Amino acid sequence: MVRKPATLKDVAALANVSRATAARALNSYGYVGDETAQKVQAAAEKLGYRGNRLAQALRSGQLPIVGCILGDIQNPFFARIAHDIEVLARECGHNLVIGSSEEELAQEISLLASLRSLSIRGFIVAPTSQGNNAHLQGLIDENVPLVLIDRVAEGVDCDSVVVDNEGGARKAVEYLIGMGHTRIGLLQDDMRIFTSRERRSGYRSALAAAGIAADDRMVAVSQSTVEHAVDATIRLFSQKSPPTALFTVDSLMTQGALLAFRSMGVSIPHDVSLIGFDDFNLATFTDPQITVVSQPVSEIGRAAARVLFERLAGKDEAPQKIRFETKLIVRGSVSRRSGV
Amino acid sequence: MVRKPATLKDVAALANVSRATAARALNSYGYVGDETAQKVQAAAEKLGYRGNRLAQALRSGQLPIVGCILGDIQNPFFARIAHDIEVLARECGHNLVIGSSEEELAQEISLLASLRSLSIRGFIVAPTSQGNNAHLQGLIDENVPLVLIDRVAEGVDCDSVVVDNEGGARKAVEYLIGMGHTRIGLLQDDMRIFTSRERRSGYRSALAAAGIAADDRMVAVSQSTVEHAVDATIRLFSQKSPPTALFTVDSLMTQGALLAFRSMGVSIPHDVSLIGFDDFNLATFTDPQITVVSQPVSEIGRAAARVLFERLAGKDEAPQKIRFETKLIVRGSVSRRSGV
DNA sequence: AGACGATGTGAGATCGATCTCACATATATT
DNA sequence: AATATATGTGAGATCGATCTCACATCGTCT
Repeated sequence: MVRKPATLKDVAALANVSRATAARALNSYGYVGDETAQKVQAAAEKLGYRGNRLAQALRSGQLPIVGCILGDIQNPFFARIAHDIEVLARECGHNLVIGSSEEELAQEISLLASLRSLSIRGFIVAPTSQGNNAHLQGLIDENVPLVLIDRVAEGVDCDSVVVDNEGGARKAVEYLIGMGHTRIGLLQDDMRIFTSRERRSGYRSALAAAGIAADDRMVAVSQSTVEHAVDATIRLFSQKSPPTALFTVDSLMTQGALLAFRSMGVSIPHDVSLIGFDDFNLATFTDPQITVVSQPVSEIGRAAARVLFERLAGKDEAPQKIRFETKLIVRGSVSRRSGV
Repeated sequence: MVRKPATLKDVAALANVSRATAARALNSYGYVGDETAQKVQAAAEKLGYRGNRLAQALRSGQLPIVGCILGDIQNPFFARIAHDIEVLARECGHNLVIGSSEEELAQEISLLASLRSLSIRGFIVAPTSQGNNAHLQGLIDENVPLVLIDRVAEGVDCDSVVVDNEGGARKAVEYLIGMGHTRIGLLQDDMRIFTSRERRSGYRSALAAAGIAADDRMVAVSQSTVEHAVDATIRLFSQKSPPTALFTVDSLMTQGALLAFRSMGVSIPHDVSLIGFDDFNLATFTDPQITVVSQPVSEIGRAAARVLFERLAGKDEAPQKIRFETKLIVRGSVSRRSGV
């Protein structure tokens, strides 16, 4: 047997009142007689009336859903953020739609278009691309709240939550330099990605400050997956004079580097020192434990959601640009290098 | 400047036709003159008309969204599943709403109610509870497609995708027994959870088949988080005659056990053998690598989504009960025990 | 007594897209 | 020439909830 969900009309009919009166009773606005209100409540109860959020949304123009477009939910960094956003959204009576851009601009654009046609109230996006942000600008033009996370997009003036990528990377590389390293490798992500660029810039400025010449042979570019990072690391360390230390720009790549070193029989920190951006669960499982620059992952999603809901509540001030600090966590994967 | 999205009415006005004709031209049904169709297309293009899926959904009664209620997106097992579902949903022109029950029945119920009032087309749920499934039965009564994953719910007759938990657990414990272990510990999750019960049952039947008496002191119950698992493991191994081998029922608990052993100075596999249910990325990062019973994680989400979309396409056959096999992956965390 | 405000209710419009139906024309068939 | 049939188009209903407005019916105050 297929029951249809009860509508307001059904409730009104059962309570012997008009739809208007039923609506007043259920949403408590306007004048309603006590007795009438009771009748309506009882009828609603009896029919299991739940209201149709779709119809409400059509009328009000907005669905109580926020959209979230991330690079990849499987990346623990984004998973954590998604979780935090979901919790906060629920507290605010909203649901969360999740989409994964898989770091493809085209995918990001099409997802956004698809979600916009749902009259979703606001978005949290980790933009794939630096330029080409007409789709994001479009949101702003139509006054749809948008919060960027992890990355900012050029020319798009809106709220954002990021970390100090450049400073974090610099801290990491300065630490390596302080430990006597001069041939410092960089394993970085696709240059389209904001964090990758910023972290590389921190790497370079630390080298420059120490008077170490930049050397392209010390830099490997890979996609942000464990598998690609393994290959890139092997390539980087198969040169005749390989780096003595490696800085990796995210946790998946750090893990890839670890696997690569193991397969090459390279011992950490004896043969090579390693330091990664973004802490990860199992950084303390390895022997030695991995030294990392950690970012406050648990803050990012919450901050973004908080800002978004402030906007939804009508806050109309200049965009907030939140930027969290990073922290160097020294463990055991970096060794002092004396002379060459 | 705040632009409003263009409506069909706007397009019709610009093209100098009625709304009905505009709709026909854009959705290509019924008779439309060639010239008229062109005009409408051009007008739609010019206004950037995108259609309002909310209005369409109100009329058709269904929003092109599928809902997904999982235990926790942060668990890599669920993250993987969510990702696979999202990809398949997108291919089918649907979006994905994600909710986390946090293993609380009340949360699961309220989330489901909230999503149902959105007229969402179908659901994929990992049910928290065994009994008390009126909320799930309610979906079936109203003919809303439902696919259960990872767990089944008593008395709810619908599609499901699970793995052979009992068989997998038995394989693991039989392997330990074959390696000469008799004092085999079990680190398990909350008994409310289906997989936890099934895996314990496999553990017990393997012991029974080998004539080993069940011993409650060999069993520790914990929540499925790394932190709780650490504590539970420490308790379990602080007894005067602790187990010589441990079977953990999920990957987070395996990781917790690893950390606990490290902090207790217990060496694997020399002092204690370890085998976990569910493979995880970093099982091969440790030394030794961890022996596990793996489940085909990449199949589960895809299978569930495929079944769901078949239902949405109108398939009306008996519920499919898909059950994947597990595989014992022998690595280095179990050692042979000769005598006691 | 007449007027005014407070209280309670229902009819109907609205949100945007779609679909049925009726009404046109044009072409084909007997 | 008369009737079918094909082809185009628009008016209006519909989905469900909400809101405005008009219309009641009270009581209260001058």
